Amino acid sequence: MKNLLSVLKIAVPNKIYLKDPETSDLGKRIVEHSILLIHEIGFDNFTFKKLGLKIGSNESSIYRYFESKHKLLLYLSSWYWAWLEYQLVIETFSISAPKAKLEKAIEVVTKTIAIDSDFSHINEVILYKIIVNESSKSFLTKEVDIENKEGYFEIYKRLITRLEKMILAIKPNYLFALSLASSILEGGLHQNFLNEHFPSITNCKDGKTTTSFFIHLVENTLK
Amino acid sequence: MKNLLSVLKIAVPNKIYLKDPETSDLGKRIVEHSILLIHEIGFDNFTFKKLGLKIGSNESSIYRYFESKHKLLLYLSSWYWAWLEYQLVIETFSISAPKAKLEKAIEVVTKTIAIDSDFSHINEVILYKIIVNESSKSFLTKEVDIENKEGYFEIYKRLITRLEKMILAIKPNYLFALSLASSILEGGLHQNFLNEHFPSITNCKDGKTTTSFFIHLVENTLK
DNA sequence: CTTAAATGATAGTATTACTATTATATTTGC
DNA sequence: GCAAATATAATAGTAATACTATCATTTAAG
Repeated sequence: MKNLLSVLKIAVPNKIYLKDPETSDLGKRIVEHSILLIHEIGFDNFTFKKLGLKIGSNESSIYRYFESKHKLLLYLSSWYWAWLEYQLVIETFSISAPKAKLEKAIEVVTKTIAIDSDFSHINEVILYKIIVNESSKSFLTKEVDIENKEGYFEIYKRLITRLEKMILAIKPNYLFALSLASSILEGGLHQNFLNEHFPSITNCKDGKTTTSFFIHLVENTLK
Repeated sequence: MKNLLSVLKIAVPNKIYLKDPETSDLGKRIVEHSILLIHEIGFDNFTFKKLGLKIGSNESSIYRYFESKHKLLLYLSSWYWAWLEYQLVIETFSISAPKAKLEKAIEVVTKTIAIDSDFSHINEVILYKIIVNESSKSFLTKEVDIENKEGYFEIYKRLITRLEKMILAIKPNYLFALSLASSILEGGLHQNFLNEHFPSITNCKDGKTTTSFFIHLVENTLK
């Protein structure tokens, strides 16, 4: 199933980049190693200069692909959401029972990614860690409203409306399907963040998974 | 009730600041106007130089109170959580029925702050907006684990364990009381963020409040 | 094999996030 | 009321950041 991606390409809104990094070797190396470097030193300490050094390329060349490191983070986030959307669709496609479908969906979006599907230069395990630790910074800015209008968050929002539909399939008159969907997605990341940095304020550890927390939560809410 | 604060002082972990801003006029002006300026231009664009200009003081003087703008954000966040904890305690203190108690607690921690209690130089309405839009940046850093060990997040964590206790008072065998508590707190902020910037992926708008979403969610989960 | 496109190298700029030093107010303790 | 201590202000300086601009070189495409 997953190797479908060998013929498919993860599509990121093209306004995010100046030049599509998928179209060249350098572009791919930029994306590949930016993930590793951001994971290593954190997004705040990450610079194009350091990345250039790491990939044996030039700062100015990287700027030809992304106009800023913020845009690069938007790219990585969008790529992840697109990848997750793809996982969500193939994993739930054949399930027709609404409850089982939503359950699978929750599993897909809340589980910690631990296996690199390895179909590309992108390491999804490390990327997932960046999403947990850094992705909020892509929208916690003064420019968020402008960038939202420009369509930079389309995939993320579409993912949430997909979840919404699955929720409404179970309980059509539920008034908070969107809020529940967005809570599952962001909340899932947050619980995994807590597990990593603030284990004293989460139960999602020691065998009790974030997924089981949300499945229980959602099941009861939609009863 | 609220004017109790005229004799009480909001206590922030003292490692956060170099010199307690509550002990001087300049310190108070720093805190007061940092809130206004961060709200105005965003935390990323905020600098001590700009703040100095705004309060007619000098950059170097501000550095005597806070060693970095990051520490200032930690201070503001801690102050807010301490303030919220106080609200939580006084508002729920006299309620003995567990369900009503938790319901009130959810209301306190998820409602959008719209009235400045006006007992100090701190504008809680604006501060709340900063918490919604910027506070995650206080822990989304590479230094989070060190700073956590230093105790910078104590109040936040205590708030969550307070909620946890109220949850367990209703359902003692519930396995995810901490996760539910942290989800209420962060989720509440997030829904209010969405309401402001991504209204298409939340239902917490048009009269339907974040509070009612979470009360419904929690009530069903603990049934 | 020419030309265009991609990449690299170098330099430069304004700003940031500070530190250090010295000068000037202001407060307080006697 | 005054000296000493403390707080604040002013100025300068630094390394790094987040870029932009220009020009040279390499590579790829027709």
